Amino acid sequence: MDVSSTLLDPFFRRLSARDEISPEERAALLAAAGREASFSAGQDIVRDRQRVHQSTLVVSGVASRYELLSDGRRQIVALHLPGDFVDLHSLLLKTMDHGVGALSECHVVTFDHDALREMTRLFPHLTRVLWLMTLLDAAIMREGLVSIGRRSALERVAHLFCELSLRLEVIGMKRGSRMDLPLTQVVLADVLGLSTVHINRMVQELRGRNLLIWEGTSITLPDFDRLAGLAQFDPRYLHLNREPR
Amino acid sequence: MDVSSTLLDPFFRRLSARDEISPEERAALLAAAGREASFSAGQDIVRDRQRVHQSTLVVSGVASRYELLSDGRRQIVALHLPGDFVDLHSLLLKTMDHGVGALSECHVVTFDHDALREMTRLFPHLTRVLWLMTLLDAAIMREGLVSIGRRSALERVAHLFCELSLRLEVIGMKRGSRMDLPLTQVVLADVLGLSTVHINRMVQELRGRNLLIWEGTSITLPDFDRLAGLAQFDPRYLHLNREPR
DNA sequence: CGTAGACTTGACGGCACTCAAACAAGGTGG
DNA sequence: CCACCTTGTTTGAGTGCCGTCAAGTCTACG
Repeated sequence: MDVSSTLLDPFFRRLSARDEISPEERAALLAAAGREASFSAGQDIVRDRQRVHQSTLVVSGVASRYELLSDGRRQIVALHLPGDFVDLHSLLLKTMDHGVGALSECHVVTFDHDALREMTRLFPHLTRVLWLMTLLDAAIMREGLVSIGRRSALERVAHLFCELSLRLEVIGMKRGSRMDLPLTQVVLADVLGLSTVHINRMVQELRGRNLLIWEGTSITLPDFDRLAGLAQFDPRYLHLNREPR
Repeated sequence: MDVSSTLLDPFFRRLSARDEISPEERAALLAAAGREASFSAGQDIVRDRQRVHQSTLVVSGVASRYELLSDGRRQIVALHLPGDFVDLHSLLLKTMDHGVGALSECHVVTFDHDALREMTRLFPHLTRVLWLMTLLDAAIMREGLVSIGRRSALERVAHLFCELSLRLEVIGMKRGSRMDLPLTQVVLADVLGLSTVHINRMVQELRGRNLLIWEGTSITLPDFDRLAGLAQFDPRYLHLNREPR
């Protein structure tokens, strides 16, 4: 109930990149913030089939939303960076139809659904902005669908790195052409619908073309424009323009 | 402004399957309804990059949302049946990041964004229900992502037919195990990220196993349970339960 | 120092793609 | 009424992208 304002900084940056947020609205969001919590890498933040009564905002770390098929196949349907709600949709869907896991140590803040629902009564514009956040998630998924459906493996990998680069930039977590992300090739494979082995080959291909430097958690894109060209990356779907919503 | 109530019937059925809609809310929706319009098969209903000032609800026919890559590859990211908004998200995204086309003759009703935005001021619960509709779109896309990413071609085709069957049932357009849909194998291919040739082979495989009868627009699923088993179809993601949202 | 997790490499195989052609059905115009 | 065209479906042959299997390397960590 008295979450430090700086915790929500990445979140406010995400919002402010799309619309103006009034001081009253900021205050309302801060007031609605509930408990802080931490999850270590590999832990589940929300489980599939779970009935949820609060939504979780990532403060630091990276989380993934995923689905499992009965024979072990896994598809990651979203990657979530600081400032992202991992399950804002559960406010209305009530029951999870997929799981959410921490890919790295994750610090989060939760928002009780009661408080959020009350906000939809008192702050119509803020409601629309929260709605917008779920629409951005959907837009990103849409582009992921296009990638997996119609882009080659190499294009998919390139496209994903372009997207992550812009998303990190919005929340002020890009340093020049460098970014810090706790990704593994297994995770990439499950995001992009490929095998680990093939992800490895594509990563090497990008390295060979001097389009990617990736050592541990440090990722550098030396020539974003060429990478974007290769991927047919068009950032319109991120809707990075501030206007009344 | 005086749209016949029956036009919105499939829409109200979709809503009522998830929550109770009060008479006042129904009236508000009817009052917000704008012009009727028709599109013939193949026509664009909304164009990519377009700035939109109203949202379009399908009354009859089937529409698709799609993205094109520069070299002609197409990915359909959603199929829309009667009662679906094809671009409710444009209320907040403002600009289209993909196109919407009519797959068959489509009759639609439009809702001005001004009217919808006003509704978000006056009817918080109705706002949440509309929000929910966009979340259902996202849930369906999520499952599409899992299909394309991790399911085999045969499983994908089976899964899609299972989904369409349930969605048609909700709006009262299923007759026993039979349904009427203006789909072609080219469309299926672009929905499922496959080639037409391979779609054809999978359709024949399903026919051979007596799981699918498909002649023109008439589609019958003689053994839904076996088809669902093959596809690992789990309808939870459609959130077909009526509860307060 | 041993083990676990992540990355890398090679050989092989198969699912799905491309190319190409034929067939069916419905619509159109001469 | 019948050529003719268009759209959709079907089939076959050949290919290739990507998956599977298997092993080996490297680093971090207990």
